[in-house]
Amino acid sequence: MKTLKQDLNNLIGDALASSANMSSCNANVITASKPGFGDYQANGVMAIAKQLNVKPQELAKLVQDHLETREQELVERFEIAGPGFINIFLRDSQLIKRANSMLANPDLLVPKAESPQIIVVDYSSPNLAKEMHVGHLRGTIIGDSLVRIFERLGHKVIRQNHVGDWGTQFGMLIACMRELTTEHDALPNELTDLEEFYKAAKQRFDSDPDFAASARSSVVKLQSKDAEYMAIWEQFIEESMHHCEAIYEKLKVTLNREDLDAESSYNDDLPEIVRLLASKELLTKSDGAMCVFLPEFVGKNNDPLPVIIQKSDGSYLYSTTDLAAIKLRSYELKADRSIYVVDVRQSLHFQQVFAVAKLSGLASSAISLEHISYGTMMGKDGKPFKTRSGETIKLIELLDESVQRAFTLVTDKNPQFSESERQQIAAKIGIAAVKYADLSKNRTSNYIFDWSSMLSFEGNTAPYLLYAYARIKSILRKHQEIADDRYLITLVSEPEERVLLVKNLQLTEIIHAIATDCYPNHLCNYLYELAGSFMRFYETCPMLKAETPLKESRLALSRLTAENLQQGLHLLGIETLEKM
RNA sequence: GUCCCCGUAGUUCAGCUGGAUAGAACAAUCGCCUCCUAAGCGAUAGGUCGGCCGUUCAAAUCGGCCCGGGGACGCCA
Repeated sequence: MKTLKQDLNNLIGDALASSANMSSCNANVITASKPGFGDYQANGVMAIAKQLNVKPQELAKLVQDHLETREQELVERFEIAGPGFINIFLRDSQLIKRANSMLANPDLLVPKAESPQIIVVDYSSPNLAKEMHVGHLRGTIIGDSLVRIFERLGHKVIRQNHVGDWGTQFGMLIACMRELTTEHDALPNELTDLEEFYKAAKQRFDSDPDFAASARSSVVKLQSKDAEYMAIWEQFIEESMHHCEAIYEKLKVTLNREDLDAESSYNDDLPEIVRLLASKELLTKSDGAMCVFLPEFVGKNNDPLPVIIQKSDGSYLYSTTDLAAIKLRSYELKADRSIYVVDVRQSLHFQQVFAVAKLSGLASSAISLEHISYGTMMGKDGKPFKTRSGETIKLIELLDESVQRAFTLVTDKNPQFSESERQQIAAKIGIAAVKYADLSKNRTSNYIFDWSSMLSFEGNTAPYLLYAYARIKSILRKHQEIADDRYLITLVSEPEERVLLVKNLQLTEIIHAIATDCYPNHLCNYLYELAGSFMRFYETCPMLKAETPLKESRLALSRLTAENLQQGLHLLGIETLEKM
């Protein structure tokens, strides 16, 4: 089943093409900008009239005549307005028919894509040397929402958690670990706070020359795969992964061990990458380092800007690892798209790596490499985010705080619920609020970190959507005898009822758009409008007191809305609640 | 110096393949619980869409210049 927008674009596009004597036309159908303008509007007539140098209203009239002779059930009437808009009023019976088919088969809320693809999504990718902080939230949840959306559309998704588990900083940490583990076999207590552990190691590295030497030699030992050092490194990585997994569990992020794509796993492939680039005569030695120079990239003073593939000391950098990963994703995973959900500050890096990959053939000709960037988290002063003492806030602290505040609120609103029930509700609401606060913003803009807006439970927030859902479920419980799926939508009497009906048919339009340009905030916006439409319907269209056919129809519409909210929220990675 | 992003209501943000009178939320003021969960609904107020010029029937949206903020730019990731 096509979306309303697709059907209308086809219908009006054909009529426009016939009227204009062209082979095909873009009718440019969008949802109507105001209720008075119908359900949808076609804006394409004016552009075509311009090309043909005819009066737009006259062309619109031709199109309208054409449409009116055409056999179709979807549209009640077309109206020409303004400089040449065609306003489209849909037929209630057709809206009801579509909604009922969705009620019968909820999968139709979002039909599968026509041609399934293999899509690699690289996201979250924390540095295992440290603990995850609030800055890791965006990439993790935006990536997770995209992954859910691609899968919902029937694509094969390969998650890749490209964790940072290799490099010089691990030498420092292992030197610290070694000192501690020689004394007792068990994992040192100091590791329970990774952040403190890192800071202590860094501090010693900077102040104690003997320790710094030991750290450097640890790096060498690691690179030569010394058994003792590798064992300690693995122990550290394991411990750090537990920290991440605890957060993924709280966030209900769908990443697990199988999705790991650790940097270290490419170590053995890197010499081969260098050889391959050399064989294509792309490498130049510059100040002792092996570099690829591309003419389109220039740096300071208009100097040519290198992509450094191998450092002067022979070791590799993240560009090299990323190239190795592109090779894997191209030729072994055979991906159609490889998506990197990564901070915008790495955009130059990705431009360079993608360019080198394409030029060298490390990327297949079939793969689409896409940096899905997101903005930086800022403090209230508009500067990159830090606490007053200059530190970052741990992600786990934000999540725990949110759940705690939610618990206080639930207890306040519904003291009659049992304590364990209130805790379960608070856990879901607290996490949902934090995720939604972030997902609902356009990913490309920088955003201000602010406890109160992150932890808000009113207005355009996750609790609003969850509340709408819980209200519907409560109604359905109260009207159980007629709320089962035998009953369908049969009539629309009030405007609020019709708005809600049309809204319910549009989830698929949003999801398809997001699959292309990866802006999950559009789904948040849609769901907020859907929930708002329901709230207004709820105020004006009582079900308890309604006569039987209307009552059944309204309950069915409510049931569809609940299904829609649940599916939509699930695609954002937010779980619904039966009551709150 | 070069390149990238951003500047919309008091605040936080939508809207940007050009489309009709620029939308929410929060904060403010005022209404609505004898009625399916008031985490809600309604109303009022709040704007030279940073500035100027241009393209167009039509510009918050496209182009140019300027101002202001952020970021990236050789051996960290």
